[in-house]
Amino acid sequence: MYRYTKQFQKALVEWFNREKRDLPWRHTTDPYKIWVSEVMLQQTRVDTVIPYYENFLEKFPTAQALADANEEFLLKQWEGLGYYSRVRNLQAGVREVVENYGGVVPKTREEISTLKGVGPYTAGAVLSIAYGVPEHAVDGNVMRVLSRVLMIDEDIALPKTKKTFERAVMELIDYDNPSAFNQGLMELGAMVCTPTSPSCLLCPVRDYCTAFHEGEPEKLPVKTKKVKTKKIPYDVFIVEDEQGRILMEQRPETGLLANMWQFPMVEVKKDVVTDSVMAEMYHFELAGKDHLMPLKHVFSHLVWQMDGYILRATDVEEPPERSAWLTLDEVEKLPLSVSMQKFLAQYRIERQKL
DNA sequence: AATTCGGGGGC
DNA sequence: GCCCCAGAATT
Repeated sequence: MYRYTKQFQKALVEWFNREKRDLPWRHTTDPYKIWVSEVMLQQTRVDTVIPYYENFLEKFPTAQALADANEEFLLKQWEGLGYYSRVRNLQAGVREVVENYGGVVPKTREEISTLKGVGPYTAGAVLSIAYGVPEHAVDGNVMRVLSRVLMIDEDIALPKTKKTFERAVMELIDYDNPSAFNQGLMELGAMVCTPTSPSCLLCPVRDYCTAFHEGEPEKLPVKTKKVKTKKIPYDVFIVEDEQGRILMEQRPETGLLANMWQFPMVEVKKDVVTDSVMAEMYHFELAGKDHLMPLKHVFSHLVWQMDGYILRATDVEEPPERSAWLTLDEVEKLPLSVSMQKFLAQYRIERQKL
């Protein structure tokens, strides 16, 4: 049984109020803005999020503005941030709030959890930070901190383990300041109670940390699973027609990089001549070919091994669905994955040389 | 319960 | 290289 609940709360909250970083979303309690920040921060570091957050709220300052946004422009604002379904779900959730809740983000876990893209963590984070509702918000930081403070050695890779930590937070949470308590746990995990070499000597709750006294904090939390990544070879084609337009295609509406645009790419398999496949699939005659640098792109669960080419096309006919011949200026307005931005950058350099 | 979703930074 | 990051949706 944990005997230090009250001391822990006080030490954590006071430390947070004293030492917290000055972050953009800490200047507001607007539930819409907190919501945006929490979605961006899913699996994404604070330093990465900051410029995206500033830009996003500039473009979509209110829930109504986001609800009214068109998807291509919306995706463009998320370009480079990754996990693109987050922003589609965010817009869907915001639209629900505008249409069904009079524009007011719901204040109970039950209701807010029905919104698209709002899972157990985001629900608790928005409720506690925007509204001061005492609800758990368990992320990776919280599991690491509490696994050490309470010496919990369950495998955090298992879904059921998160429930253990959610129960723990509900027993520990400071009802007088749920916002500072939840944020304090996360801030502590980010700044002090780090995955490797935690700074225990600087920790405000060291006196109340079971692992510090009785164990080895750096050995917690226990996490088993590791991901296996498949490698897929692709040829990527920047195809120019005689007017200098470029062939682009939009990815499928579900799955990896859904609805993002790309230079057409063909999986490399035995006995497949990829540039012939291109000419046939996109209806043009092949009139020239140059090599670009190969590029490797690592996703969470797979690796694209890409070879880039510039093709010259003649006798161009109507392209298939979800593809188009576009000028360079038009291409720049499309949402592109990072690997495609890298190819675009290469292409510009090659083009300068000619 | 396991897999699918991006991309970057720290070590 | 590997690990992790203010996770959620889908299967």
